[in-house]
Amino acid sequence: MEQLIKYVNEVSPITKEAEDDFLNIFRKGKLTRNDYFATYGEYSSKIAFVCSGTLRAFYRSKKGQEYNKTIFIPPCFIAAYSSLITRNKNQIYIQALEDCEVLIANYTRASELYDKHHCLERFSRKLSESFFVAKEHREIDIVLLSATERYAKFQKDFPGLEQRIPQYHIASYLGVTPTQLSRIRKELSLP
Amino acid sequence: MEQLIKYVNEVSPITKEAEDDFLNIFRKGKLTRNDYFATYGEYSSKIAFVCSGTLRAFYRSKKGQEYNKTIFIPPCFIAAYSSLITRNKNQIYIQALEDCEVLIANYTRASELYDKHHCLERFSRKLSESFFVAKEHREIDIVLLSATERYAKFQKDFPGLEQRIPQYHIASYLGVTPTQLSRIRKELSLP
DNA sequence: AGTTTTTCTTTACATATGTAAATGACTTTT
DNA sequence: AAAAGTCATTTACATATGTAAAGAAAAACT
Repeated sequence: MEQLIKYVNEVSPITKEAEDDFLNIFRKGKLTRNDYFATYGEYSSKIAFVCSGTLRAFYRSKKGQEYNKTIFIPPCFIAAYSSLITRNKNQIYIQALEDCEVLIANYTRASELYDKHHCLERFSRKLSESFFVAKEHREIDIVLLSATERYAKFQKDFPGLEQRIPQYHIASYLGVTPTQLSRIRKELSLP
Repeated sequence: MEQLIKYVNEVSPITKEAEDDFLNIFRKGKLTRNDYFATYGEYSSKIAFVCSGTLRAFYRSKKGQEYNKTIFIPPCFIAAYSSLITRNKNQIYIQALEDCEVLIANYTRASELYDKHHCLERFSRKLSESFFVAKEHREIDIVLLSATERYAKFQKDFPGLEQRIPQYHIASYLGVTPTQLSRIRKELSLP
């Protein structure tokens, strides 16, 4: 719980009263590797704070092909955010890549606290803004960098993770096939 | 100005007092076709509400290649948002594709109003969330749709615009070369 | 109207990446 | 230890898309 409070206050400071109310809606939970936190087609209602472990968010095409759009490492929040905001059915999957310790809360209960504590609304705004910035960075990377450069950036952004998850998940995150990632790796190891 | 107030209230209702303070920081402005609202390397400080006209936001690679990441049509806000949020140098360009009527405000002055009017902070949160959702949709489209499908979606999302801006801007928005867009158009016109 | 500039299309070629299938290396399970 | 399963690499081939350049068409300008 301290990890959560620390994270929140680093995004945007909140009062002690807000801390108490906010912490109170979270419950400890665990996710085992391959467990889903969110799946396609459901109406999402919860958010979670990741204390340990790794997860991925991905889409699946009609033909069943998966595309890893985000990799989550702690400390961070996870949620089927678009679905929570729009109240539409969820389009994405969120799945644990390793066992995770999380703190889970109901999204509606969290957002109800915004009325009571302006500082929490501000925190939420800043968090949302940071999500936007992260997405924009990722967008720039996908468009402006080659697959090889994205691979290098993945290694930098997620140190050590490469050895803990299958390579096809990394390939999918980079937007290439495992075959292509294998070619890239070969290329890098040669000279 | 009514257009702006209508837009804001549709995102998240604000009080009359907030309306007055908010409107007060905006000034009418014009952009002529090809004018830049934001350019790479500067520290951004302003936001604008677009009343009429069209704009594009784009990146430029080291080799000078451009990639249109967003097309703006009214009513909407434009800003080098990531730069405003992070206070880092701006990475993107925003340029008018057609003459535009805009309402311009200083970002800092706008955000200072959040302290005074909680409803404006909420509006800002919801706006930020909607940007996030839009970005996610775009991301899904880029990854899951073919260039041909994205072209169809462009025509649907921006009716009539195709006839008013050069095709290479559309190609860039779709993530393909003008050559490839030309091939796609030919393909579509054949059967 | 004629000239210049801009834009779109087409061609030929190069290249990156995908697909599918086979192989080999590791793990895990029994 | 053997068997089964998972994963990474490799091969051969197909394909989409990029690059560069030329030509055609359209628009803008004088």
